[in-house]
Amino acid sequence: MKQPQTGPVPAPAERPLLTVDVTILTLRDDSLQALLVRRAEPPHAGRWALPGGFIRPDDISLEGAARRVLLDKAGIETPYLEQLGSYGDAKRDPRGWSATVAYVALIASDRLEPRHGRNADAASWWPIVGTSVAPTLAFDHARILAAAIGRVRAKVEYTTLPVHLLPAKFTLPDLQRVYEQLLDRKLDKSAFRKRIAEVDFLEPVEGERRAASNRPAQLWRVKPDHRTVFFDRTI
Amino acid sequence: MKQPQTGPVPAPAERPLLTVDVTILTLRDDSLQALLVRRAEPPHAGRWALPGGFIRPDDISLEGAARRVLLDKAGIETPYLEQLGSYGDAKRDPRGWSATVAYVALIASDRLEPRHGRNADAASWWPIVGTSVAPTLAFDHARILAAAIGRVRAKVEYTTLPVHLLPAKFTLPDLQRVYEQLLDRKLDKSAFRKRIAEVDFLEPVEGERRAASNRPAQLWRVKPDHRTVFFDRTI
DNA sequence: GAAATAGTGTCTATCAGACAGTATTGA
DNA sequence: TCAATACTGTCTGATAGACACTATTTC
Repeated sequence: MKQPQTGPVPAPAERPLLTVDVTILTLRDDSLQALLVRRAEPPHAGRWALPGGFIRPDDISLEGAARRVLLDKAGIETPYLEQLGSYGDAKRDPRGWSATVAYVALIASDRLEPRHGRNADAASWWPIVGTSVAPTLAFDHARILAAAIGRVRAKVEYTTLPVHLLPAKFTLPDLQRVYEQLLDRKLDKSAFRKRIAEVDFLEPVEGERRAASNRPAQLWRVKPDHRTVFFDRTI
Repeated sequence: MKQPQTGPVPAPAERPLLTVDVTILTLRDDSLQALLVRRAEPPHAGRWALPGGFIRPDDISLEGAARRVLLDKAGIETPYLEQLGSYGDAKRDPRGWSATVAYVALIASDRLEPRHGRNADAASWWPIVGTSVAPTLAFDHARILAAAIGRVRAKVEYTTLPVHLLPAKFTLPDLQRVYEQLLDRKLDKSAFRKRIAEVDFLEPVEGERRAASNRPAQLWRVKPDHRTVFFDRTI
């Protein structure tokens, strides 16, 4: 990491540690789950933690570092990735002044690779209960995870964000079920469809339907240029 | 900065630079304005920039560092302070891999000290036009400033955030005027008051009124335990 | 009383949700 | 034809905003 020193900077030894940590969420077995990795080395060796790592000189950006972590630890590419916030103070890491930039990633359960990246054995999915997870997490990761879950739940109320938890093609009943799971309440079918229709971000996949012993549902996909859309009102 | 080294960390020379930058906004002369400082040293010497600085070993946290910057550069304490997000990549600072944690602060114009901190001569207020400011800013600060303004404008639509731009005691017409300035549209008085009343975050200051040649308005202040409240609907 | 702004009441068009009805498939 | 679920139309209670009205002060 060349530093031309065209101005005064803190001495290297006085620079804080900088990491990225990613909360990776998916829907499996009808529940929201987070991917955690078991730490192999101190500090907090043996504890479960959010996938993360130090910023390296060859990272191109913070988001690039988050994508690298996502690929290394979970074998996942190009999902929904959003910056959550940064957490830093003098005490959160025994190795010194440390800050982490936290990200939230959402992926569809059909895009989970059979292997979870290089350290497959040390990574596994944990169901979210309330705003936390069964094991005690390393560092301040419980706080970060809670913030990530809060952010996602809040956005479900007024955005199209849950489409990122579904496969590329899905039916409107599928989508409504995801909203209902995340919000933990029933939605009226008619009102739900009015909301989805008015923001106009889906397009039908013609000629394809889903098999069952009843009227099949239309399949839809998000329009090519889609970015998360905000509803006028809460959903 | 002691580092007990209880685990592997990047070599000091490979650690990125870490700063905080604060977008400080107020309402002066009926317009939204941002406090900028002129850089004395390279890189970008002579350019205007957001007040900011490196994380120092004696900072207690990221937010603590932001408050230190606020005090040093603007002589301001305990305003509304919110983390905006982090920006970091290999190229944004010629001195090396650099990341900054950006904050947004709001203050009432009556709380602006006559002196703007230690470097009073080098700091001044600039009116916001659209999502930017007249001078070319240092680093990627124009992008950060635009994000800060976007965040504040968005929150005005559905939160009580604008109270932080008013003195401790204010009238409802005062508050409505702030909303109208920030949203750049007229609001209906009756509907506005219904919204304010239903979230119930203000209390009347009895016996005090404002002098004018007409019916005086009731003075209000935010309730002691107030945190920014979200409206059910957009305002 | 006039002027000016603070504050409140009422009316109505709109609309979100409840609910019932129709559509389409397999068995 | 029945069962099951997809999908749509209609009705109604709630309400946001338009607007008019009353209140309170100085001159």
